[in-house]
Amino acid sequence: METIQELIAARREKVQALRNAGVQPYPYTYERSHTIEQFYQNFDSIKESEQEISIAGRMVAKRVMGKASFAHIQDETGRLQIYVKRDDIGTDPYQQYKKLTDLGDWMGLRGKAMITKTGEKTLHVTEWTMLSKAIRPLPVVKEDAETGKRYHEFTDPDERYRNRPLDLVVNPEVRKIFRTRARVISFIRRFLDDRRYLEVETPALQPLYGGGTARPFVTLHNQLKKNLYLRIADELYLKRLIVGGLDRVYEIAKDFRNEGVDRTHNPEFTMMECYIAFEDYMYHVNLVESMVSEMVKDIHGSYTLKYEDEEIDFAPPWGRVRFFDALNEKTGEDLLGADLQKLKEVAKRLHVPIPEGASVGKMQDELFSELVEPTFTRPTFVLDYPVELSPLAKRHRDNPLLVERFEAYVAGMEICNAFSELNDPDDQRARFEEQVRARSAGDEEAMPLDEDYLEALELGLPPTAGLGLGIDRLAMILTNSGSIRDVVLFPLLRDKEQHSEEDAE
RNA sequence: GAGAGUGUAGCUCAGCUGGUAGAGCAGGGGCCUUUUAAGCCCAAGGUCGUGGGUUCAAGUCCCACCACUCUCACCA
Repeated sequence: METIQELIAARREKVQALRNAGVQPYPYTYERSHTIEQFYQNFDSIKESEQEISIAGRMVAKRVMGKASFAHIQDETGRLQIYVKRDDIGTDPYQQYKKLTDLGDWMGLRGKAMITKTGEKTLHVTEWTMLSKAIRPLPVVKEDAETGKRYHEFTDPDERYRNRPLDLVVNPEVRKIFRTRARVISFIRRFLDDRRYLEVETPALQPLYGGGTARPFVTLHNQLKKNLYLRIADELYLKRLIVGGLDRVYEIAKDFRNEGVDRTHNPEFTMMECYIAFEDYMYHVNLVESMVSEMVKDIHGSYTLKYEDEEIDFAPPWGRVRFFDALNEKTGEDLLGADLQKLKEVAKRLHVPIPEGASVGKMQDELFSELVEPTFTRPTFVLDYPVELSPLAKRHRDNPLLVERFEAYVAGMEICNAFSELNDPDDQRARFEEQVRARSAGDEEAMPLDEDYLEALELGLPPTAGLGLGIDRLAMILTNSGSIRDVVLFPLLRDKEQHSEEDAE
C-alpha cells in the first residue's frame, strides 16, 4: 500500500472485515454519558465510584503494544487517553480493535476511570463501538505530551482553506477561532436585543443594488428573465423599514462585492447594520464604543488584547478626531473646501500618489488614508467626513461641506462606518444624480439612482442614525488572525485545476 | 494590479556544480499486557504543480501557465 488510492482501498477492506465479523461500520446512534471535558471535571467521583461511563469521539493517536493498547480520542471538548486491554474486552473485540481501527475513525468507548503510571487520566475501556469508519487517512499530527510541541503539523494554508474539515480535525486553534467568531456574533445580537432593536431580514437578491460604493455580482432570474444583483449592503432596505415605523432594526447578513480578494477582503463577508430613529451619529459612536469594548472584555476577560505586534486597549473612551482637523494638522493647510487644484498641489508636496482622474472626494480620501490613517494605533473614531465621499449621509448641521459621519479604526483596519442618515428626499435625489454623473464619467463603483428608495424617503424618514460593522474584521482582531481567510470557514479560492490559455488575462 | 517566494509520497520535509528520487510519521506483515512524538524487525510505496524547451541525460537549467503565501496599491 502506498498511494492514497491504495490507502483508501485498504480501509475499505477493513470496512468489509468489520461487516464480516458482524460489526456495523456505520451505526445509527450512540449513547454517550460524558463529554471528554465532563469526564475530566468529574474524574475523581467517577474513579471513586468505579462507575462505567461512555464517551464518543475521533481516534487521533493509536499506540498498540501487543495485548494492550493506548489511544487518544478527541471530541469537541478535548482529548482523552484510552487504555484497551485484551483480557478486559475479550480476544475477538481486541483483535478487531487492533487490526480494523485507524486514525480518524469515530468510536464510542465505555469504561472506568484510571490513572496511568505516568499520571495521565485515562479511560480504562470495557467496550468499544465503531461509530463511523474513516476510509480517507488524516494527516498525523504528533504532540509531545510534556512540552506540547507538535510534529508533522498540517500547515499548508492553501490545503487548510481548501480542506477545512481536515483543518478543524487536526488544528485545535482553528476550532477555537470559530468559537470566538460565534461569540462575537451572539454578543452583538444580545447587545442589540437588550436595547430593543428588532432583528430583520432584507433581500440578498435585489433588483437594484445600493447602500455602498462597490461593484456588485449580477445574476439572472430565469423565469422573470431579469437581472438581479447580490446585495452590497442592507442599508436602503433597512431605512425603508424605519420609514415604515419599525424604529430600531438590525440585520446580520452576508454582503457580496465583486472586487479583489486579499488578506482583508473576501467577496462575501458578514456585516451588521443597525438603524435607530430619533438619534444622530453621535448615538452610534457611543454604541460602538460600549459594544465593542464590552465584547472584548467578555471574550478576553480584559479590555486589552494583542493583535499581531500591537497591544490594543479597547477601554473607553476611544480616540476621537475630526476628519479635517487631523488632515489639516498633517498637511499644515486648511483643506476644508479646498478645490481639486489645491488638493493635488498638497498631495504632490507630500508625495501622496494622485490617482488617475481623481475627483475632489477621491483626493480627500487619498490624502487622509495616506497621511492620517496609519497613525491610529488605538481604537479611534474619525468624525465629520467631506460630503463628496458620502452620498447617503446627512449634511453636517454646522457646515454644509461636511456630513455627519464617522468610521472607527482599530489596528489600521476600518471596522465600522456610520452616519446621521440623509432624510431630505430632494437632497438625496441630488446626491444620487451626482453619483450618476460620476458613473457616466467612468466611476464603476458609483451608486445607481434608486427611484423606489427615493419614493420611500418622500413618505418621510424620521431623523435616523445608521451603522455598519464588519464582523469578519472584528473576528480577525479578536482572534489575532492576520487574514480574513482564517476567520471565514470556507473562503473563496481559485480553482486549482489548470486554466486554458484564453482564461489568462 | 506590481514585486518577492513556495509547489517533491496521505502529512512534514531533504534532494549539492544536471547522472534517472530519499527520511520521519501514517499505511501493510511480525514482536511487544501502563504507553504517550511508544519501541524493535521486515517489506512496500512517487505523472517531483502543468505544458513546452535545452541536453546523451532535467526534481535540478530556460520559457510559459496554474495555485498559494508575503509585501505594496484599492474596495468593508
